[in-house]
Order: sequence, then structure tokens, then C-alpha cells
Amino acid sequence: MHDARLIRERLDDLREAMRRRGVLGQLAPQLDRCEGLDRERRLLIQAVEERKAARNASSQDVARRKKAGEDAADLIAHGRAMGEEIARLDVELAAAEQALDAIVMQVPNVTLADVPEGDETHNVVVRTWGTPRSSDGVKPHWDIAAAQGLFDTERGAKVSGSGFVFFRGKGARLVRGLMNFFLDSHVDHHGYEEVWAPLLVNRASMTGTGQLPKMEDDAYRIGGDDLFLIPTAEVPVTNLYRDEILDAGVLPKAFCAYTPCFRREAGAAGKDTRGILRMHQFDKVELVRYCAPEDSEAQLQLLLGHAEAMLQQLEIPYRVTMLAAGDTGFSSAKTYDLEAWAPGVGAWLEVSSCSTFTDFQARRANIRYRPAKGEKPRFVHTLNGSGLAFPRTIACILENHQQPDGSVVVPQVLRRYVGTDRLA
RNA sequence: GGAGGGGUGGCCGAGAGGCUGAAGGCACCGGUUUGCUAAACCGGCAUACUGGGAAACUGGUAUCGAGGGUUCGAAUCCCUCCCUCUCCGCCA
Repeated sequence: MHDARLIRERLDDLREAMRRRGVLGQLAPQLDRCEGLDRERRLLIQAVEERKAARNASSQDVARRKKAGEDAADLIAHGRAMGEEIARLDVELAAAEQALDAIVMQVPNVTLADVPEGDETHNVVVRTWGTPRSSDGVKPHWDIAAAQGLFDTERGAKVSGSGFVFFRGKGARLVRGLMNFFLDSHVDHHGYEEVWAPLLVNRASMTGTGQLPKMEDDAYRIGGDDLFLIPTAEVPVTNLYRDEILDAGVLPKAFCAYTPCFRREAGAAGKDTRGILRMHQFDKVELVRYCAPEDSEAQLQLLLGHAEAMLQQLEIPYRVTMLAAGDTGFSSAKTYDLEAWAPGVGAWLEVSSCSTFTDFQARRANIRYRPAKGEKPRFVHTLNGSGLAFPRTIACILENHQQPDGSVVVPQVLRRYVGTDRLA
């Protein structure tokens, strides 16, 4: 959500930001309406508040007269008339505010100055780590998994539907090992507080982080209770401090959480159907940070480094890309994707997406902090990134560390978690 | 799920139609006093929107779990919902 003042005073800046994202065409008509709606809204506020002030004063007079034992019938009648007018104006005001809100809630965040404009073809590779292994003679992860019985997508489809999977045996152990490796790393070495979060969240939480109202079709909803299965731990963990004012000294705050994630992938039918690259349910360890505005760029780089460390320790070559404005998510102001090399499928796989949301989510979720005693509260900046998503990481482990005999060498850091140095 | 008790400022807690943005206390901030600390005393201490002002500041409106209703006027009365506590039942 955007600052009302941004809409009012810097509408042209907002238009430019939407142009950079390539969405000005869709949003222009609505942005054009904002100025008028805001003016209307403020005129109505003035009108209604002026009348409320008069009514309140009149009510005081009624009290005074009654106390003095005088008649107040004329004031009461006048008050009733004012009340009717106020009710009418209130309805008009609510309509104007709703119309403005409906537009504002659909407008994505403004990307930062260093984010390239344009669509995903303008994404920039920032750096590459490791040497991508040749695809020659390397099997895709689904073949390795099938040979070793690590996961079973067919029975996942039978039991739940396509996009669901059973990890089995050593495969299941690998999932559990990754969970512990990631959490231990972030808690013990990167200073995160571990969080075990709700997997069902309410509408206010989904709206707070920006999944709603735009992307309701992508979420699984529990109808009777109006709860949603989380698409990422970002939702519960960022909403942890919704509607709160944090004390001066507590920032930055850093949380990591393991959760399953649930996504309908409504627009992705037919994409990545083989293997485990795109699932309706998958596991992820998520990193979430809250910080003061002036600190957010440094916090983003820190977060990104923590996610990168996971791939380095797993000995998986990867590259870091900065997403162009048009490829940057709705709530994000700047996003780095971590793409790990998967020689078997011959592609760079997105295993983490590290973003700063500036104050966009904080406004929606009303998360503030007080810079110093006696100062006015300000919105925090929120950031998050995967550290890391499991299925694609597993695909990369299997493909990068497979041996000519079909076995897979378990990366050193994972051996104590998986209980073996080789999957065969 | 059933039956009752509750949700008031950062916290505790009063208020039961008008004098209440809200007593009193704690915490916090500033000051006075005081070898230091402590204590005592004095003062300050919510948020949002909106008007005026270059600003310091200042006028107004709203907010006592949420939403609706009654009323000239609601923290206070009525309805719906949410949360919480106690007891009973059920359950990992």
C-alpha cells in the first residue's frame, strides 16, 4: 500500500514507477481517478467533521440546559436534523474512501532506483559462484530419484493430485536433513530467531503482506473459516508484529522459519510438470527481517549473503540475478533471485528470492517502530528471502553431485544430518 | 461443543448515558532538591485522519476488542462477530 501523500502529491512519480514495471497501461485509468477521489474525500471529511463539531457542541448545550432544569426540545430537534445530515455525508465519505482504497490496494510497490526497468528479459546477472557442471551424461533428478526411490510423484498425484509428492526413505531423510541444516545455520551462525509458525492465516494477514486482494486465486482457502494455507512463511512471520509499534532498540529483527508452503499455481498449468520443480506443496526455510528504513539496503545484502551461504556449503554453483522492475513481485521494491545450476535439466533454478519491501508491507500491516523516546512512530522496512526452498535444492544436489555409477555424493555439511555420505 | 466471567492508554486498574481521550497507580521523559545512588516533590507522557501555519505550533474529528443499532449525546444500553479466562465434555 502506498502513502496517501504519494498518491496526492507525487502521482506522476507513481505513474513513472508503474511504467517501469510495464503496468501503467492497466493502471493508468485508475491512477487518473485517484486525484479526484482524494479531493472529494477530503472535502467530505471537512464537511462531515464540521457538522459533527456543531452537533457535539449542541449536545453539550443540551446537557447544560437539562442540568439547569431548562427545556431543550429545540436543541434536540436540531440535533436530530444534524444527525441525519451527518449520516448521509458519512455514507458518501465511506464510498469515496472505499473507491480510493480499492485502487491503492491494487498498485504494486515502487521499485528502487537501481532496479532495471522492463520485463524479465532485462533481469541482470549480478554475479556467479562456482563452475556450472556440463550437462553431458548427467541425468535429471527425476531419473536419479526413480532409480533410488527417493520420491514418488505418481502416488503423490494419486493421493492428492498433480503437484504433490511423497518423499520416501533416504529422500525423506534428505528433506529432514535440509530442514535441520538450514535452521541450524541461520540460528547458530547467522543470528536468526527460530520461529515455528501457523500454516493457516486469516485474511488480514494475507492482505498485510500483499498476497490479497490481487492473488487470491493462487492461494488455497479454507472456506468455512476464511483462512488461507500459507504460500510462504513470509505471511505469518511478517504479520507477527502487525498492528504493533516496536521499541527503539529492537531493530533489526531477524527470524527464520521452516514451513510447508501451499500454492495453487493458478497461472502455471503445464509448466515444469516433470520432477519436483513446481509443486502445490513444498517445504522452505524462510528468512524474514525487520529494520529501520535507512538500514534496509544493508539488510538486504546481509540476507542475500545468508541465503547464498547455503548454496556454497552445499557446493552448488549458482548465480545471483537482480530482477527487472516488470519481474519484481507486487510488494517488492527490489528482488535478487538465487538461481542454482541444475545440469540434469540444463537450467538455472530459482531456489531463493530475496526482497526488500521497503515500507510497503509495513503500511499494509501497520508495523511501526519508535526511533527514539517521544518521537513519532515510523513504518519499519520488511525483507525476506528463502534460505532455501527444498525441492529445487534437492534437484540440484542430486544433479550436481551424481557420480558416473548413478550414486550421489552427499555434500559434506549435510552428512551428519542425512546419516550417510552417499545416496545409492 | 456446552455453561458462566471478562476484553478500557506501554502495563495495572476505575468508570455503568452528558462534566471522560478517559480517575488513580506503575513504567517512561524533563525539572527541583540531594556527597553519589535512592527517596520526595513539580511538570510531561496515545494514535490516525483532517483544517490553518514556512515552521514552532494550533483548531477539528475519530478511536475504551471489531462491526452494526438506539439516542440530541454511547466506554457506559441493544444486536452480531472475534478473542480470552474458569468449569464440563471431547481430542493429538
